[in-house]
Amino acid sequence: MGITMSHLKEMFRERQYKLTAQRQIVLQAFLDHQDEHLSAEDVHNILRNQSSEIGLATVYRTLELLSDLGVLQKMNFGDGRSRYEINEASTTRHHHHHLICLACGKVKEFEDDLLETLENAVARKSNFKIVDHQLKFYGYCQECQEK
Amino acid sequence: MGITMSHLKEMFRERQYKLTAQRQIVLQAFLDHQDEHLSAEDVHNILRNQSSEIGLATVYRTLELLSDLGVLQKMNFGDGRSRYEINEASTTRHHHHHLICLACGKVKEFEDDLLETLENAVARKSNFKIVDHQLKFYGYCQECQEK
DNA sequence: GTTGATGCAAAACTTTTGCAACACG
DNA sequence: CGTGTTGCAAAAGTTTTGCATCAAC
Repeated sequence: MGITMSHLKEMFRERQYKLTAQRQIVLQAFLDHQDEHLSAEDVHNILRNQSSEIGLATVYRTLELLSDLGVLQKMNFGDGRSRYEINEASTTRHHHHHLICLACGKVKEFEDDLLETLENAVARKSNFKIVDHQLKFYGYCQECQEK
Repeated sequence: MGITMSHLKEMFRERQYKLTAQRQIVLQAFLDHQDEHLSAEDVHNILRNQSSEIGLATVYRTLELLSDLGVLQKMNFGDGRSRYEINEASTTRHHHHHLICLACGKVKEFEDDLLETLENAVARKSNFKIVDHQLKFYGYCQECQEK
């Protein structure tokens, strides 16, 4: 069970942010493109293509807002721009991680819940209060291995 | 046992790269600043401050070269620039990971060798040939917790 | 009505690139 | 000496910002 538009409305009311059309369609773009790691420009293009006009600066501002709220998670796959995806950690404890192909750059998802115990161990030893983690594997995807 | 300047010279000879003064002082900067996550500009400043003149473009080109060789590892902590550190994985199997404070942005290192088994499991299930991994924990450092 | 949000264009940054001069092997 | 490397300045790309206009509450 991920986040929904109603969740967003509630969060915004609580914090007295204005619920604008732009903010809703940005979240909707992520709901329509689950597990796709969209960049700011991706979101801008998606919205323009469905005739939902929005300024690129507003996209950036909204992505930052949604990240601060924990709705989105900002990530970096080394392609020179930030990418975002819905932060499942905000509603469930269901984590997934990323396999990044060093040859073609493709990013594949990987399900995992095995890091809980490690996280607890790290928290105890380091005196950090840990709230999230992010794990990336680098390697070569099957297709690139065959070449 | 990490990489040394002799290692670098040998690697360069093998691959017929030229061993320029600039390439040596860039590596030296990392040897002099272990576990510091330097950005291109950091390296540029460090070298300028010790009167080792070098162009910023050359720093970028050298960082890319050393990353391709596996000597450095490129990373991103969300501050809008790439950061690099000596890639211990190239000489030993001794990994370390990062604890990033969401309040003050400070990055702390964390020792770990526990991910080997997970890496193997992931490799088997995903058909990826995994060569490296990177793990980040997000949370609040002790100082920021006390505020 | 107020106040925060948007859109545009300009600005700020980081990173890349073209090209003449240079220096390693 | 030849070819790869450097330095500079310009270009490219992403992200941020100032400000007038607009719209949510």
